[in-house]
Amino acid sequence: MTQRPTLQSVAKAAGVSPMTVSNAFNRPDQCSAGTREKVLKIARELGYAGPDPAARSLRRGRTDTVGVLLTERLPYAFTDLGMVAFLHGLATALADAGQALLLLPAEGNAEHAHVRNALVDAFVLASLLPDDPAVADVIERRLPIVSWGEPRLPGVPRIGIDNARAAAKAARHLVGLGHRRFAVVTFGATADIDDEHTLAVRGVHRAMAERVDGFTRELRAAGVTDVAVLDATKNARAAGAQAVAAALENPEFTAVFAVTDVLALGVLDAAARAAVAVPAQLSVVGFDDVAAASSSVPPLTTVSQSLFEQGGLAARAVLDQLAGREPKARPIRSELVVRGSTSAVPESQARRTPRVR
Amino acid sequence: MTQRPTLQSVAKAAGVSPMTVSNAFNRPDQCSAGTREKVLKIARELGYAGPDPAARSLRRGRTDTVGVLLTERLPYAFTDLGMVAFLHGLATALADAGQALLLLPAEGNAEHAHVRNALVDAFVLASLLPDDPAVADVIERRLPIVSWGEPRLPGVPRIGIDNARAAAKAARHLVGLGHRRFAVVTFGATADIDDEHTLAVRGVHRAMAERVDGFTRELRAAGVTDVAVLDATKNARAAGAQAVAAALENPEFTAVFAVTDVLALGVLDAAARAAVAVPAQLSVVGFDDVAAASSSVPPLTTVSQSLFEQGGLAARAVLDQLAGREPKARPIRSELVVRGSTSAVPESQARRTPRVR
DNA sequence: AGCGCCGATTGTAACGATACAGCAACGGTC
DNA sequence: GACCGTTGCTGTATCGTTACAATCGGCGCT
Repeated sequence: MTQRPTLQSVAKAAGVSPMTVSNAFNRPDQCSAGTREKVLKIARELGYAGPDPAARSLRRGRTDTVGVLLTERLPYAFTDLGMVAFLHGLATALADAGQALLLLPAEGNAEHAHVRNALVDAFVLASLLPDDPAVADVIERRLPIVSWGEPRLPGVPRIGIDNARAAAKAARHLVGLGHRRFAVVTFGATADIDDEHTLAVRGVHRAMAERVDGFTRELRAAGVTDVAVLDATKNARAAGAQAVAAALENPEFTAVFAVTDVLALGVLDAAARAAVAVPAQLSVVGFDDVAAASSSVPPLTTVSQSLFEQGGLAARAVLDQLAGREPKARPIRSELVVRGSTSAVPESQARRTPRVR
Repeated sequence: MTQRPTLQSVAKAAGVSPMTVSNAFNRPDQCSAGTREKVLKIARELGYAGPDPAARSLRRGRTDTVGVLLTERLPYAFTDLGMVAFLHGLATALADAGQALLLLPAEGNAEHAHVRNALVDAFVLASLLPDDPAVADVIERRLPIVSWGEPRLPGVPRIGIDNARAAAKAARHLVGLGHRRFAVVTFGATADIDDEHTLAVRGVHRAMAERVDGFTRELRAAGVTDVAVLDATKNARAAGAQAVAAALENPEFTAVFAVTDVLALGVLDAAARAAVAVPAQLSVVGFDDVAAASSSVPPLTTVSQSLFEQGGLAARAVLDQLAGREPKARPIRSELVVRGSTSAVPESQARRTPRVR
């Protein structure tokens, strides 16, 4: 078996210096077309695979790669449509800047080494637990960091919306439609630590709590206190359906706010099953505005937080830091997108619950 | 500004050899607890971030990372639920083996360098065009390769189902239910090359053509030739709806086979809009069995090809090659999952189209 | 002819770790 | 007490590039 040829060996075979070979591969303009072609031809003949990226990275001191640390177990990340949208935006913006994206599981099983060995120039933390050991590992690497949602670390730019304020918009919308009796569907609120899935959930828990808070606070400001909180076991469509199924038998509310589109879609499923018409009998509002929200039946009214755009912003914050620029904090808009799952409170219901003055 | 400390400098400060520092970080068992702690303490004091991954990779000759090359423009990859499911399986299996996953756009804009510089030990090609220039770049790297779906390269293990045979199962199912007049919804069949999106599409085109072929061939074997082929502009829910919308005004068929779940969901949307009851008036079959297929209304009957599992198989094929083992080809099952979107042909329709004998 | 300049090319010294072989000290065994 | 296997540590060579400064022709200008 022959040794894998190196840049040196190509140089020798071509009768030029190693630098010329390097130039031929990396800087066509620094090199006459003639020698360049000659070098490339010899390289091909020797079966040279091109400059070794590891050696190049060592020498240049950078990898042109950004690592993104995903919640605990990778599975969860891909199951979550919101996360996928964020990654989509992140990957796109990074690709345009010539950076590749390395997916890192925030382990939970391996020997703790993934973050330590990651060939990256910077990290993006995507909805992690503040006390996840992987976060400590990342900090130890002393590379630029950007955090999305959680955790909030001093000196680390964070991309994320004001969950409470955004949820309040949903409340205003529903109150404006005349609703006075509500249910909120959240998840992970009552979760235990010993469940494996729960660990992944805890990282996003804070955001969910903020949404519930913002929603109920706004209701209270409008004089409404009739809010039932339903806790789903996890952020999944079926779990959302399950959470409201019982309550839909004999609904004590005319509107539901789900802290996640995925949950809201589950609520739609449950309503369909229970023959509760949406929005005629029940209004439903979600949160995130994932792609599936616009094609559900009926299309979901939801709080849009432009996850794709947030991925792009995270990318820019990373690139700013890599370029030595101060990452400038741009506010992230969130807005209510009114579609077909909400309407004015039904007449019969309105009579049963007189307006507050 | 101080220089970033190196392993050497830590060794000097601790009064030990560099190897001892290396051992302290990487091989706790090769090192007495005492010295280990001393070394780590000094490292912390100096602000040492741990062994440099680039240097380590150069020396060890591996990166513990697998690169996955995605269709043309990254955006498409994340929009495609099937692709996400595959990546999910791939990432999970690789993570369990201690490998990270590097996402590489098969560019289309950048200066051609992404693949060349990728810090990886192997590549996975995910539904690429056989003539994508990036494929040539990958081959040039002379690293282990696994291909998913397309392209088919000599000597490269390929993960993928037999699309024609799988689609035939859908045909058999529908014929068995008494259907005799069909529509097939596909995409990209008539696409032009000058559209940017189309380029991405062409890579999966072959698979789609195989599905259409397998479906119609099976029908013909059953003596059925009444098949309308509808071409969607792209693999998206809305496009699927649009493709059948006109035909649903006055349907000439009782069953629709969509080459993709995403398209099939669009067909469901269109049917709902046109007040065509599924499955009472129209049966719909999809392909892929993405997560959304089981929670649609009605739940979609579809050809399941366990994309998640295929990701795992791709990972195993990669790991086999990295370990010097011959990757063993395992057959990938595809099976029809009958859910709620198909039923026997409606009586009125059955009369209109007498059975072939 | 002499001068300065520019683009192409070269030589050498890192970049920061780990593999490998070797060595000293230490107990336990006969 | 000689022998031997472990354990814990050390020295050095090397992984394959690229940065940097220096060099070398050739060519247009004066």
